Amino acid sequence: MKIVTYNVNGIKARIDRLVEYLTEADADIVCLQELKASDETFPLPAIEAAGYGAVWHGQKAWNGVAVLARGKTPVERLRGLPGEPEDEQSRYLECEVDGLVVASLYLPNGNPRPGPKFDYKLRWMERLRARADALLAEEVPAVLAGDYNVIANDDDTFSVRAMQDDALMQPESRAAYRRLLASGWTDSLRTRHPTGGVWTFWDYQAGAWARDAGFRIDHLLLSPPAADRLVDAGVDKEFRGREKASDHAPTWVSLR
DNA sequence: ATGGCTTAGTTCCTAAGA
Repeated sequence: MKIVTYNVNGIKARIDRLVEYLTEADADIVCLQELKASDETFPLPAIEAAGYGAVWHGQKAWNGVAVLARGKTPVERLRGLPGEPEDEQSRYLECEVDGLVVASLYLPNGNPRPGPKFDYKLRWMERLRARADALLAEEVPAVLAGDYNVIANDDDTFSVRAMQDDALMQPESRAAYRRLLASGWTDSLRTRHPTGGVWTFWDYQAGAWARDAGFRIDHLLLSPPAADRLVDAGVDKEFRGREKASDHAPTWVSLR
């Protein structure tokens, strides 16, 4: 089965591209981020017409995550990360599909740094770690899929120098990501491409796509029972080059 | 990135993204 994470950067602006992807990509489960749409304006009819059911957690203008499944509606498990009740940003949605736990997450960007946005990012990562620990304790096959906004290694970016002051690759951001891996989660794309140089994001600005100046921030982390079933992982890079593309490319893992 | 796109919304500017 093919599981995808795709930051669409506005689902209303991207709906034609998303339907095209659903039609062509042969995906079983698709986790979406940055819907930039309220619950009421989520384009369910177009997604259903493409053969997918959906659960979504929207928000006006910003954020927003969804889980899509081919031929069925995912069963919701958790909406929002526990630990900060006053947090109203829609960034986490956990579902079950055919015995597999799948979470779509949109980790805070954290810029500018230092500042409250970076502090929020680190707190959010700590909350994610607590939830990830709870999933490990369940000993279920689980996939934490999303836009992590973390460049985990120097070879995960076209230029360390260009990004070194960015919140995406600060030592604190990397350490929090590394703690997830150390607790037992497998970075599926990294496992299949251990020497880096694989990008999932290319900025709209400064000709980044044309000169292949990207970085890897969209990750699919696997619990041990899911990692046992890992077959392959990759990026559907071609979709980044299409008209009206998101600045992220769909990133996937296939499991037995 | 000396910020040169793109999206959304209290829309003809501002905020946010990464």
